Amino acid sequence: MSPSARRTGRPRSAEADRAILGATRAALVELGWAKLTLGDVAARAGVAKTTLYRRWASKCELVVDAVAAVFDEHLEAGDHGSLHADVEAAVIRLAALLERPETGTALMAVIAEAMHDESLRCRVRSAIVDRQKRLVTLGRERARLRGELPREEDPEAAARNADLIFDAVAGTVLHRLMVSAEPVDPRWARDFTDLLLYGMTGADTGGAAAAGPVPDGAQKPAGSV
Amino acid sequence: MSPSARRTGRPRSAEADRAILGATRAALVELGWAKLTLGDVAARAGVAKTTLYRRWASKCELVVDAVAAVFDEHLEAGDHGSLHADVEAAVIRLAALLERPETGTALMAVIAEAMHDESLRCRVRSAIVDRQKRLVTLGRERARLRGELPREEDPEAAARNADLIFDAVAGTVLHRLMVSAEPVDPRWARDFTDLLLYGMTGADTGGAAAAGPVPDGAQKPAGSV
DNA sequence: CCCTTACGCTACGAGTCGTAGCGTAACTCA
DNA sequence: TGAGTTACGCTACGACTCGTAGCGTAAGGG
Repeated sequence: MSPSARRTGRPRSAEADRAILGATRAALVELGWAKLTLGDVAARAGVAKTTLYRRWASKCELVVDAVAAVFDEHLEAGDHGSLHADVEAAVIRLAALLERPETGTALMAVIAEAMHDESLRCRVRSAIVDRQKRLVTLGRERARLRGELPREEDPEAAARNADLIFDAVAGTVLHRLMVSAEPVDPRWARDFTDLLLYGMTGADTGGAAAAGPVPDGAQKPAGSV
Repeated sequence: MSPSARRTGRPRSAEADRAILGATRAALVELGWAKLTLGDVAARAGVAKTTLYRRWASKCELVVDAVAAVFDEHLEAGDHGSLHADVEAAVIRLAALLERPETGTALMAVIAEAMHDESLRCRVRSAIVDRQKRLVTLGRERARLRGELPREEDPEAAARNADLIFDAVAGTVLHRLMVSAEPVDPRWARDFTDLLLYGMTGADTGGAAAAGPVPDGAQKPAGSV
């Protein structure tokens, strides 16, 4: 499996990879998950169906990689100066990502499938979930430096908290878009951010809560990973 | 379409309906969504495949009805004495429902499919989503009577808020179970409830936050901290 | 130049889909 | 009781997708 193990022989065409993943996205947009067939993807990509099967064992794995590529292109955690602004921006960006016809729908279907397939679950985790969790941890560290969040004593509790926040943000946005089938407009993003920061009891106080408790933050210049 | 329009002729067998929905659940448990075929369901139910197609146009609609039946059996909003206890109980009950092998996975797949099918989306909405939203509204009304939540002046804003809470609760639990693929244990349920009620800024302080802006929260022992 | 691996192409059995046709069963109304 | 209507079980069918095998060819390395 190491790269050195494949020194000899004809190398795999990197261009074919790009063509296949691109064709997968296009097919997802046009046909959706259910009607997407590997034969169709192969035809769009201009490669033989057998080539596709040599690289991906199943439709699920192919789609995971295609979706993960989209996530990689559009996910980042910029510093917006305050925890509130960071969360709000993350909500809006995640929503924009999931509103694309090739991502949200396919992701749901793949995750549903992954419940019956351990290896697929690992692939989803490493390709998509873990990378997003890193962004949550990053944002929380920034907020801690700004003094918006208390220090975390117990590292295990900190990890639990980060996971919880991640599930809350990603899950709520996903549910809003997929299940409730309603858009994430700026007002909703603000309301949800308020809920997340100040809770049900505090969020009802309206816009007053948005006047955040941070006088001057933004020490960190958006360090990319 | 009115029930009186079907006065004449042989009536549809209600027992067949029950057998089919039951067989669908069983097939979902054994095979999962992807490998579930209508032919298999018909065989399990002891009915002809054609009978199945006469009642449900597609696999999706059948599964929606089967899942909705499970939800109807297990969803209720009992009064637990406080907003905190109500939310926590709802989280745990919803999690128990989604952890069943025949519900969560299938629901995800159907919702993914519904993005491309307007009529299916309506069916999901009326059969599952709207009924759950009613429970949220109910719980919030009770909390308002207890004085745990302020009065809602604007009814439109109140509806927005209820929708937001619903997306937050259902979405986060769904994401925890399906995407993160980790269990909803009592501790997580309590942590999440704290987050929902008091926000990120308050929840992080640990148990101290519970003695916050609410008469007295955190009745539930369950704490291993 | 030989070896190794990837690619394109064709063809195939297996399985599912959704429908049509037929005879029969159940229920209503005159 | 008999006619009309609708549902059911059964069989069979064409169309489609799946995933694989076999073959000859292309592209790199020792």
